[in-house]
Amino acid sequence: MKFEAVTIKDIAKALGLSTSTVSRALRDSYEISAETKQLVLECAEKLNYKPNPIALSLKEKRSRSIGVVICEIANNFFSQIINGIESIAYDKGYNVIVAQSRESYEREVIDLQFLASRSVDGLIISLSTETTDLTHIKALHDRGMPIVLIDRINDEIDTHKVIVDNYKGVYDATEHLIKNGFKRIAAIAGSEFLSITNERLAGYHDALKANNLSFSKEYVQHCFYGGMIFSEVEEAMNKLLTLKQRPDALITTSDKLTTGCLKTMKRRGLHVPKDMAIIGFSNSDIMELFDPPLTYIRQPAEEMGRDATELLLQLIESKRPITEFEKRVLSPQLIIGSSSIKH
Amino acid sequence: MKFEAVTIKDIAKALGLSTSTVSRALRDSYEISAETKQLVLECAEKLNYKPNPIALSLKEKRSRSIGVVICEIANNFFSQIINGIESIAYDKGYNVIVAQSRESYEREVIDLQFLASRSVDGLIISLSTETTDLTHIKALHDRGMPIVLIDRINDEIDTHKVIVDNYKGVYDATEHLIKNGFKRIAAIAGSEFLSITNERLAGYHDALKANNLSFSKEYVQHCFYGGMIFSEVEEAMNKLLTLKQRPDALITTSDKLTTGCLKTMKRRGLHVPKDMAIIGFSNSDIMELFDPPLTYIRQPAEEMGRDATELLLQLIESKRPITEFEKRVLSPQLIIGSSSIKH
DNA sequence: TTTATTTACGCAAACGATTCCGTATTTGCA
DNA sequence: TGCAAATACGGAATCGTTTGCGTAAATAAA
Repeated sequence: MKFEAVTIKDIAKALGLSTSTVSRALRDSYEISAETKQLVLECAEKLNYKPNPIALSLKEKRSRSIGVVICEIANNFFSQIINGIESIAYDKGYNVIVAQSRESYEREVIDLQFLASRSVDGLIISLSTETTDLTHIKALHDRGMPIVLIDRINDEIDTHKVIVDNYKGVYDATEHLIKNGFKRIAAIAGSEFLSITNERLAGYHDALKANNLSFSKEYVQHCFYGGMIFSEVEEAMNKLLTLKQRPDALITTSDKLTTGCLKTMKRRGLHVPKDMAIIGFSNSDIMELFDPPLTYIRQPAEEMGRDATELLLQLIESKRPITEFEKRVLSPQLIIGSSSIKH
Repeated sequence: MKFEAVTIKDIAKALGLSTSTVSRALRDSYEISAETKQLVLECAEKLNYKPNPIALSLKEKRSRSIGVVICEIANNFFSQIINGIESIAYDKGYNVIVAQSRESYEREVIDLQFLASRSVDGLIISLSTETTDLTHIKALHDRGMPIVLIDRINDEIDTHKVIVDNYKGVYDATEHLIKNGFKRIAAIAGSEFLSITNERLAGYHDALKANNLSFSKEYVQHCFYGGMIFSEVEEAMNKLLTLKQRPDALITTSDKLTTGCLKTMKRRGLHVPKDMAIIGFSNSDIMELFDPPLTYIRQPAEEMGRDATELLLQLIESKRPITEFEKRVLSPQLIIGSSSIKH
């Protein structure tokens, strides 16, 4: 059911040459006469010859493809990352193979195994929320697989990393709320196992401290699946809303948490920011259409994807093993709406 | 810089067998004795042998990967489609390679060439808005490449297709507006070359007609790049808003057009639905948070992706050439907000 | 006991391309 | 004219795996 591709043999046969001559002619080797080259090139053109990349991969032990493992494709932040990855990969002649872990550790392990066995030349990984054991990634890394970690990283793995300044992002957001007169600021965050969660909460914590506001443990709620499960968000909101000292402002640390919290507010007839101000992470570009327009923290996702890919290709195409690794930290952006301004 | 993988030769050498015996033992051939099989299996396990998929591809002339060409990854509708594609592909042991055309014909041609030369086993394609000449796709199809068209299809290519009932989606939306008392209903649509545009406008047209409303050509604006370029949308809105008989309602036929129009309204201080009611296509799940909550047409994108992948794998794995093709038409959903209800 | 059949394995070709050698012919130089 | 060197090409191995074919040894049938 598959079509027969033209091979180097067909050209050789047509011209009464050997395959080695044809191969060399196509690669413009000095050993081949100008006339023969001309002939071969013309014939290749005529027969519409396309080199078989699989045969090349087998020979060169590289596939010119990179694997991407993220938790979810249908998510603004990650789809923008993939967009960035694809743009660089396209320019450099690499294919992008995407796999999603769906926040499952087990699935992440399988995805990675699958991609590695498919001989991708390198991997860009954003850890699943369930991942605490990293031996599967270490094993690959130790065997020499080029890996770049993006967004959800882990210090146990010594390789290039691309993140945003999560600490600063949330620090600034918290301070923005404080400056606008909010005093009881709560936070709904993702899993405590995630690097980003801790960096973000540290920013929250330090901003409170720097402004002489006390930190209250009950003001911080965790949603293990980061908003993928709506009931988790509702529950977290419930806890905050039923506190004797109800918070007057809220910071949410992911796209899904942000929209989840807003939905909960709306469905309960609560008003933002009157009943509770909100600043959330989001990579949607329609926050200005919200009621009220949202103040949000935006990550340069596309740039992150591009950076990660550039670093990965550096690793892949390096002649000598690389031992010095870079952690690239990009700046998030605080976009001011009215959800964080006192009514 | 790449790690050495264990091959069948290593096993053969370790056990003093030939590679053919090892290969056959691993594939559980009847020609191999039980003891030898046992030995080989154990040795393979011990050495952590993983078959080289590239060598297999070369031999079997199949790569167990499918290519996806869409215009834009960072778009709810398409990322949801990819999500659906990935879920089925994952189950069936296929890799998904994504490429984006960015609405460029030229880029689509290159993407397709690239993927085909990378010997994907099949393709899922959504046409770019610039694509009017289909010879590049026909050429692939004629040479036996399994192809499934999704969303933006074209009748010139005889293969499986997956779409939503665009006609009905817009017909119902238009009728909904009419029933709610709107009489001057405009439409902002994508490129006239796109199948979806014409199907949708036909629904619009017929609904007007069925309800004895006259169709006015100036009430229909086209944005060639479907909202990718914001100025295009603004211009279309401008034309509508400066008509002597300004429309009292608007239908937008894509995600980006919908949000683009809403942004334009908001930035001009116009109120939805007071100044103009709006129903738009969208695959975002946060429309209820809009001001006002949007009435929108949602497409079952994930299901479309899944269906397309199932059909494609059917084509790929079929023994005999398939000549009977299916056009699968899924139902869009009209989700009622308040942007379409008279104030 | 002889012949036929099965069992269990090895050899080598094949997939498509590259590349290390080897070599016949031509060219250059003395 | 004679010999070395350059030129231009072919043969065959290689990448990792599968598979058609051949065959020695063991077993079964005559």
